[in-house]
Amino acid sequence: MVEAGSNRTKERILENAEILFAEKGFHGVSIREITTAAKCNMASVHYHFNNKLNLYLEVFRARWVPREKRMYDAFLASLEGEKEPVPSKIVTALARAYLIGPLSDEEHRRHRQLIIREMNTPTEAFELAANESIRPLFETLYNFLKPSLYKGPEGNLIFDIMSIFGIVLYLNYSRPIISLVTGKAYDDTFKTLLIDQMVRFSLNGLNV
Amino acid sequence: MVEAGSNRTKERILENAEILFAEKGFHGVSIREITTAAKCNMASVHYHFNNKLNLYLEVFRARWVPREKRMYDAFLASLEGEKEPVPSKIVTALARAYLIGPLSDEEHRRHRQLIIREMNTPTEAFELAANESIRPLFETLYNFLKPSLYKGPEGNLIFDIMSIFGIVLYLNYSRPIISLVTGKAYDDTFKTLLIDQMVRFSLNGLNV
DNA sequence: TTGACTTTCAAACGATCGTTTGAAACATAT
DNA sequence: ATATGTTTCAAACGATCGTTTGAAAGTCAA
Repeated sequence: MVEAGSNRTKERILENAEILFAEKGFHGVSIREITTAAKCNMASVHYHFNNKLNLYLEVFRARWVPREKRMYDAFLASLEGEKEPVPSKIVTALARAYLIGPLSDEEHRRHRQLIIREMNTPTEAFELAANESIRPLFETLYNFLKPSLYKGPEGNLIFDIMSIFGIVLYLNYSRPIISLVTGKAYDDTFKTLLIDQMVRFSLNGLNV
Repeated sequence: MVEAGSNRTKERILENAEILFAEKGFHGVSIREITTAAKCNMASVHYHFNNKLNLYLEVFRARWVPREKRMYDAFLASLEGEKEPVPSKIVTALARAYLIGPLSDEEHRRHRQLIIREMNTPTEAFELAANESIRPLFETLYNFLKPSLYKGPEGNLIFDIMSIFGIVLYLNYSRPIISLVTGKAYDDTFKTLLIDQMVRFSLNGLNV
């Protein structure tokens, strides 16, 4: 097996496939478009990934899941190994990791667009992302928040977490709407403000 | 102009186009698929709608916007013409109108899938929906909530409303995730529970 | 019933789709 | 240098895409 040149082509295909799939969706992108962007032959896709669908799934396996893990790790890292951090620290860590986090703006956009497509109309890729990333994050959050919030009615916490997920997801992906109603650009100072607001709202929502 | 038979075909095309566009997206559906479902000839699409893109836009003009208005009206109606309803009544009315509301489950799913695609990667259809529906709803909410919440720091309210939007949207469209993490079906009793939770969380978030 | 107009239809158009083929180019071990 | 296996390539495949065409069917006023 010759790794050097091959892997560079394989990586270029993956990179450009992700960019284009995120922007236009599975059916909105052709293999010709991907291989043109990746500066390689069309047949290379089938040599390295068998077919278009498997290339799409591989984008999630080899790119989406690891990137989600980077954000998850950033979230854990900012909790500095505390066993029972207070809710405000948990929510702040979550907001920072997933609204700013270790990703560039461009990475963030791709990441978000890919998973929102899958949440809207799930395919095999959603099961993959759910099992590898979403469920573990949810369970981590649940276990972190449970000690502080066990007093509430049974089952409330799971909804609270879902609501926080909703806010994070929404604030994160609805940039068009945010620009629409606020008339402001989605820049760094705006994101910082957004995180403050999100934390304030969520902590009030958690009623701590 | 002969209206009778023509309009029935035109309506059948619109109906099936909406179903299929919602489920598979613009590029995921072919005109052949739509006209087969609508039991008419392929050329009828071009006779009534000129081309595929305009059919897609017409789905938003003739179907999405009026349906959104039905929910908006249901929201206003449940406020019973009050000039200054309390926030709990506003949020409850909002949740009921947009999580249960006048729409069937199937209508709700289509409605939500169409707009989420547009929010994720906006086209001309998003501008249409934003100008006709989203912005007016946002402004109505803003004007209703302002009298009760004017005390807070300037600008907070707009973020609070966006957060509530986020929760409603998320709880509404993320049924796959909800089923995933709760293991429960998305039935009527579950929706009622969801509304209670959403109202509780949002009101706490608004800090009233 | 005739005539003008609207609507639907089967058939075909060129373009583009995902995929396959077989040979050329490349890398590595002996 | 040669043999062996890997990777890339141009070219073509059949299938399906959105759109167009021109005629048939349908509708209604005069």
